Amino acid sequence: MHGYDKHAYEPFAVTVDLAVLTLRAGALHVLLVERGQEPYAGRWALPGGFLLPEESAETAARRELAEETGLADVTGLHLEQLRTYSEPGRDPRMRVVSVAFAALLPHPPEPRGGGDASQARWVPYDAAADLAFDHDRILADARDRVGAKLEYTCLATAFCPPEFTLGELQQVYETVWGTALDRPNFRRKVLATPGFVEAVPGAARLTGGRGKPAALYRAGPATTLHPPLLRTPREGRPA
Amino acid sequence: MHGYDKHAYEPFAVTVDLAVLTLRAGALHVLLVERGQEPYAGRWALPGGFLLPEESAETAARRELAEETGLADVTGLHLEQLRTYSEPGRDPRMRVVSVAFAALLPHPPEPRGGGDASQARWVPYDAAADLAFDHDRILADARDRVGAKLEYTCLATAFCPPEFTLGELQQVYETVWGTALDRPNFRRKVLATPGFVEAVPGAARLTGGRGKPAALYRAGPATTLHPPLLRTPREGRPA
DNA sequence: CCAAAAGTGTTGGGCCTACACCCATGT
DNA sequence: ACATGGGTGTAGGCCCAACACTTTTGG
Repeated sequence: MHGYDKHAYEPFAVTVDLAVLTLRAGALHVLLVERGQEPYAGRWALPGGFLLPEESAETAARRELAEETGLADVTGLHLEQLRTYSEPGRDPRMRVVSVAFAALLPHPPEPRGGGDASQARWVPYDAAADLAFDHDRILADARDRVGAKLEYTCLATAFCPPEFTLGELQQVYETVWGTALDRPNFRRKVLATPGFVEAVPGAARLTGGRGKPAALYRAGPATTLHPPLLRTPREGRPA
Repeated sequence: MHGYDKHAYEPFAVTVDLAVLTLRAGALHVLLVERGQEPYAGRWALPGGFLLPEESAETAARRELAEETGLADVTGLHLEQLRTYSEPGRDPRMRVVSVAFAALLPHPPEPRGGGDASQARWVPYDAAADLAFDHDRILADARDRVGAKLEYTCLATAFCPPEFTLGELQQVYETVWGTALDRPNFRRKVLATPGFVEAVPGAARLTGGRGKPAALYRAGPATTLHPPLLRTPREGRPA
């Protein structure tokens, strides 16, 4: 960052890659695109693409998501920088430095292919393997990070629609962590954390078609959880 | 990441910036260099520099640290990627994307200037302001991240020499957090966390010149703390 | 009436804060 | 002897996991 001799540095291509996660039918899903060009043509990959000259990585991430998947202006999209992958050789034909993002969204619209992607699709997390480039690793890092941040931040609400029930919020934890939680205790912990959720007065909704209608909540102003909601699993694994 | 049309992307300069933190005389210090060239000539900045063609960001970070400060092959250097700063305009004369790292080290050797830096120096964290570029922000982000990771990882040992006393480990927490901790309880928490520290049999060392010699410990194999060591401050603020 | 889902109550145990106290060393 | 820092013990309280129980809906 100090010498500006034009020969002192080499230009790199800079890209963004997105691990877009959501919950569908009680299972964690990731948004994948099928590559239309070499290298890795026909293989599945994380959506992403090159930075434009006047874009930050965050801006490029939102643009690429819209272009390649049709998910434009998604309400409630949570974007978070994961880390940057810069190993030489991670792209077989040129030097590419990639800024990876994890993105969470609540209600998943059906994506469509576009841009360089021949098609885009929601894939169950466990079925997403053998991705192009080092995307297997990026995806695994994203899941680890999201799982860890559920413990000590309010991130879980990013998986939920604007108004949600505590049962839905609990399902986020159970699905991402792969553990069952005690409902009464979960409710008390959440409600005891100031600013985590806010009650929507008078509102209620039926969830499973049966049972008592659940009260609705909105995400509160807090961003961190004190104390954290620790991953103390029971044995079972629900849907 | 999908089209390889040579006109579809713009090359960027890619750099690394390092927030190197250590403890000196019970206070958090950061390693700064004085810039020898425009822009920001004469201003203090975080050490850093351009990636070479065959380097990962991690490799470049270690190389730049050695070149600009003389800190080569520092034993126990902990390097951790912070995030990437890519806003257009963060460098006044060209488009630069910078991968920032936080680095922690135990015993701070006296650095020397070198490379593009006219001098390098340890500066108390609170005195490090008005840095070049967006380095104020990077430094603040580094401190936040380190403080948070002390809670739920074994990171604190990265501030300590290979063999350390529990009192020294506690000082790490107290200095970074700016809070006083209860010594008996701190000791029990640390020893109760499997894999956090390992006793060095029979070894002991005097710390303050006076008092009972303290038993020595090594960093253990664990990387995360279960349960976490939460920041529950008492009122005081010690040295 | 039954099943299913939301929500409340309660209890016993464990952890942890706060503090008192003992140990070893230098001056 | 005393100051200084390391290390142990312990009591009270808070937190919380576990589970029983009530409430409200659809079939």
